[in-house]
Amino acid sequence: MSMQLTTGALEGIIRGEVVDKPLLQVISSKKISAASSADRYRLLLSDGQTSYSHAMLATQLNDLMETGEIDNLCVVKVDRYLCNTIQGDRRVMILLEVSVLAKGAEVGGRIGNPQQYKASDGGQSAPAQPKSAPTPTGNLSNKENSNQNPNMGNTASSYGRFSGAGGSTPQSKLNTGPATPGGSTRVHTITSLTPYQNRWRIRARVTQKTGIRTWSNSRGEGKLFSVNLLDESGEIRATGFNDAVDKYYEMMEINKIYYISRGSLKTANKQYTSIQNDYEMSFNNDTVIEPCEEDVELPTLTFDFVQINALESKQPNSMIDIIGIVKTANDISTVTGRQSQKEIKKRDLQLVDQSGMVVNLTLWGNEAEAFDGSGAPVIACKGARLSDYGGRSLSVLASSQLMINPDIREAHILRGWFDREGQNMDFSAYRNEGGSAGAGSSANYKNFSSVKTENLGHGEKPDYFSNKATVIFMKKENCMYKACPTDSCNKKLVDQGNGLYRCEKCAQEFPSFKWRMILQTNVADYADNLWVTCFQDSAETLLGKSAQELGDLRETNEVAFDQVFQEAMFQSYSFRLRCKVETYNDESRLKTICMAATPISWQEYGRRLIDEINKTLQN
DNA sequence: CCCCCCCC
Repeated sequence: MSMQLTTGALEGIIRGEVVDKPLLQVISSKKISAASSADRYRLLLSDGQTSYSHAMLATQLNDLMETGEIDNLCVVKVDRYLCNTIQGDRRVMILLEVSVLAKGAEVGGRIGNPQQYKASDGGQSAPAQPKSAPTPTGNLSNKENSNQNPNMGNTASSYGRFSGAGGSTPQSKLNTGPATPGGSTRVHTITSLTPYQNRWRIRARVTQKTGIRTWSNSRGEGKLFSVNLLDESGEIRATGFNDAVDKYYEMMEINKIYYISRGSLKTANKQYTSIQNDYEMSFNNDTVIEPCEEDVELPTLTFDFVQINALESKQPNSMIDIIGIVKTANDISTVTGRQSQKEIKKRDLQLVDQSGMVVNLTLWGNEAEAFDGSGAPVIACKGARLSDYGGRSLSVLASSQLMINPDIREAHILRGWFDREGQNMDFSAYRNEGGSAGAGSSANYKNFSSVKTENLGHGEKPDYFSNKATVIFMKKENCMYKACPTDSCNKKLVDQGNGLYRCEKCAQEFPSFKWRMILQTNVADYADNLWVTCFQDSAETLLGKSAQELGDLRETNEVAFDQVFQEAMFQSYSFRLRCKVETYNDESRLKTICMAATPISWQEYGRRLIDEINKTLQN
């Protein structure tokens, strides 16, 4: 049988070029057995000119080896592949989708006279150059014949599920597209981009695009938008500032494919993205972006999903990809932004997956309003923000990509699992603080020494944390005051000396008052101690008396009053604390407010210690 | 050059 291979394909692939569905011969294969994971098959491939042994079959295609579909000397069409760099500079080709066009017996021998691949000097040498444009094979009759040949009925068409090409004919021309003015015509992969090289051109799909946003800060002001770009090698985030917004915002559309050259690359700040790339791109004045008019196949979106039970091991405030079933959806509610003072709509969803855990995911604004949780839909979100609130919880940001019932493999698996068994399962939730089982409380435990080492309270916003701690001192002096009796006002009253008290805030005089507390308390854990301010509720908890009772005692029985403080000493609680540096008269100091002091749940505390021990053992 | 994304 006469078969023609895609001459030069292997050199191109190894160099990182995109070679569309090359026809290659499998000269031989080797099974690599591993005790801890699936077997893998290593292939010696040939394009008729070059042979290359650093090629692996993706494990999901192992059955092609095990059924003998791929055998020595067979010819395959590689519908999808990856080429990764490992251990410095070695390039490994991984075959992801393969159609067998002819079995080894039908081919009968090696095609051409392939020479073992040797790394050339960067592809600039004379003999390497012509090879960078593989010659078309155009041998279409083989495929048609093979489909009609009864002996080959189990070939290309049978493995159509591995191929995105459907019935298309094998096209083997290297698809370079239009040339960049003054640039190279070859297409680079996104993963090959670095800041250290500037002559490149990628062909990528826009998988996400933000709106135009403006900023204004001490460094200046401007506008920007971002896109996520994806090719078969990987993804990268790209941002256009100011002029680039005017130039490119309209033309770049989600799901469309573009040639892009001459962007600037810089190190990505992983804190702000779940995109798997060490770099990110910005469009500058030289950047050239052109729509790709050809019909090329590129993946549409990639996720790096984290199972719900694995969120615990992820860094709070990082960005992650999540997929789950919406087990329940809360009603929409409105909250007021702390600094913006704007009203914001939000909706909390409870997501579950096969890990048996549930986690809260918050939608905001329009997404919250539009969301319909009926029928327990699947939600996939790329780039959700992980928080340690309530143990672990998630928030959908403007930069996140939210998909409801996406047509992806993981979603179908989840759907099947949930409909079959998941809907009847009990799910464990991330843990709230100290025994209060309600949904509103939070964990993130820290000891008092980390208040200093982590510089808590030095940020724009206060830091909240929890700790089990013991009261070691309380300042009795000035621990309570006579406050305005009005329900909504706690302002300190001015004693008029005539039995009346004046509230400056309410601009009113009252014959009565209520006792309010501000109790400076020193609390200690195994690591350090900390002064915290306890207001009414937590002070009453620590002292075991109401402010009213205490006020009465102070006026009538000073010994009994002192006794209350004696008894409050060395008691332990679960504290919820809020740290913020405050500045008075040019003097800055850390102020810690007790949000709540609650009895310790020893069960909860024990579990937390076990977790910490386990984490310590893992390190 | 953004990186805010809110609340408990």
